[in-house]
Amino acid sequence: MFNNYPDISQKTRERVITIAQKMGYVPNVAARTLSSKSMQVVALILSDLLSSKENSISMEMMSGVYRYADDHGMQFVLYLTTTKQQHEKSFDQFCQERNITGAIIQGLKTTDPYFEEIAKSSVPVVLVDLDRGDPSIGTVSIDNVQAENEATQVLLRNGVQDPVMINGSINAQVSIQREAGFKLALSSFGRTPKDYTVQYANFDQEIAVAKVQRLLREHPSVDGLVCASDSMAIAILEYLRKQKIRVPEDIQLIGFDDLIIGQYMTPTLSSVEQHMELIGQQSCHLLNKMMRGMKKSEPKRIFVPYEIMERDSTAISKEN
Amino acid sequence: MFNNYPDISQKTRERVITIAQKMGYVPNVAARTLSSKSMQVVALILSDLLSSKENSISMEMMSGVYRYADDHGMQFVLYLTTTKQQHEKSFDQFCQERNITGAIIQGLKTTDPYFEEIAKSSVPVVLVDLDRGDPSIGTVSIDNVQAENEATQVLLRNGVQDPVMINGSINAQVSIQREAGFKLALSSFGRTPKDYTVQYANFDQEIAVAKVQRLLREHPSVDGLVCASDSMAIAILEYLRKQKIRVPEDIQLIGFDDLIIGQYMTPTLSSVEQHMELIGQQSCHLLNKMMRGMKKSEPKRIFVPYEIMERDSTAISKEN
DNA sequence: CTGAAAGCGCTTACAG
DNA sequence: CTGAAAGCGCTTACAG
Repeated sequence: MFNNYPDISQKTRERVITIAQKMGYVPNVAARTLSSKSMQVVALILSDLLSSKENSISMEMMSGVYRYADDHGMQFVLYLTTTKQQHEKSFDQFCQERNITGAIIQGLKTTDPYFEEIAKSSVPVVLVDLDRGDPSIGTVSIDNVQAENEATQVLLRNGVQDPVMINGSINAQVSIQREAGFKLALSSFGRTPKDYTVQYANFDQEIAVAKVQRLLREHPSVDGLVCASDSMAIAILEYLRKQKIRVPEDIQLIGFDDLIIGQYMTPTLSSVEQHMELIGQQSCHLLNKMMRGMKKSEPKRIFVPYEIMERDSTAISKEN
Repeated sequence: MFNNYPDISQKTRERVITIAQKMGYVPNVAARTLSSKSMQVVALILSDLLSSKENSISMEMMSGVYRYADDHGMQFVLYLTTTKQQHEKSFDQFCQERNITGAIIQGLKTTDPYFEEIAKSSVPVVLVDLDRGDPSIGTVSIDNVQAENEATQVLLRNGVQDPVMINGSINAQVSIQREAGFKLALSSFGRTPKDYTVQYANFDQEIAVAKVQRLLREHPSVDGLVCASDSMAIAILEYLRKQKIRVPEDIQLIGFDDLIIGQYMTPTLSSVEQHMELIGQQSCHLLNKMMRGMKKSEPKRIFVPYEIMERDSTAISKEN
């Protein structure tokens, strides 16, 4: 009745609608999704959000998804999940009980149950920051390889001789990608990695500082640090300052994510900016297309632009 | 059937349950909420979130609500709303179409349509950071008056002679409360506010800096700033550094919110810490009690603890 | 162009 | 203790 049937007299329609409005009628969502099998419900699923500290990142992404969904008449719902909950209930069950017809998932790990389950599911899925290499799954992220490559090149162009990467976890896909980019940059400058050239700190501030402490003691030649996250870079910057090690004169430093904090540090922190809101928006756009049935040939792998932010922590050239 | 009826034989129950599990049965939420009028759906409604920059604050609060709801078998849903959307659909309509049986609302302004509508609604509401003074509405926040009172006293005890408050907006309730606390502190130290003693900067960094710039030019005696938000305080701290005005030697500075950034500034920023996750948790706890029918006598106004964080920006005593 | 019926997947009395 | 019916508020064919 309300759902735009073409064969209704204008008068009747208008009369009903005005009266309905006057009485404050609103259709009930539960009833509607129950009866109508055509309703599209898009879920943004944040995995293990609660344990993470980088809240603002997810929030920006959420804004992007929400805005797009709202503008395109898609019903949008947010869910939080954890690895534990994923073990209790399968992805399909999760979607089934909530009438989810499409999902954007962020924060998923390759070891999470959903990682395998989404491949077999009939629910279209867009993964953020994680590439399953599956043509049926959408993937949205920046090009982490290229981004870290460029970030590293900033240091190398500035004359850094012995750069070290403070990476996240060897199990995290973004870490693997960023490490690949880092090594690509080294090789394009004809450098060979040493045995200490990549350090894993699991995105943890304390571990990162400890690694750097030891690194500088054992290898005083190190004069550049490429960090896989701003969070680690910030802690390291603090540590270096306390140690009276000058940045960028003694050591150049670049992070990843471009948290606002970086711009308030002394010196200001160079970084790689990800536009999370755009990532959210693009994810929803891709999902929308997938739900409407994309052509097989259309790419489901989307790279969102990033930006290298050069600031004071890399503002020096060692050679002239 | 599944809903714990007492009069079912153990065997039958177990048999059915195991088979159901084996087949991966999950009850559909839409159908359940439709048929069962007893289901409790708690909504966390964030108003005008998208326009705000302080994302991480809401995210922490969300964690608190989510955890509590999850632990207490309440179904939790997140919604975002804006002033504009509130004009299009009333609070009751919003709740009705989503079967919302209880709501926690954050970010609401006194001028928003919902502000009046919640009073007449039959849906129990908990307001975060906003006191409607209505005994039927729950309210959860820190004691802003007392918190700013204490924050101001930090400066006064340190010997600040001419403190100025950089406040938010005269329309924001928290601003009014914090201003009251600020003035309380002055009076308890026998000080009388001057005409320039309170400046409104609408929580905007640029306005805040402009106000401070003019203030210091016209009133060089000012030696202390009490900021209603860390966001403004951080911008001011940056400005002062560029002007070579020493903090805390020339001017002492304290913020509000205790954003992580403050701890990375030079000097580190004193502030008032709000435990947003606890606020979220307490909100959900209060709402839960309200939905189960509280006694009239029980207080619906909850003050959550806060903490004064004294750091380098107030680390000096001018008199001995 | 309009009205009345069937059905979405559950829960809740109600009769056996 | 168990089964069958009614109803939650909608949408969707289907007959008029």
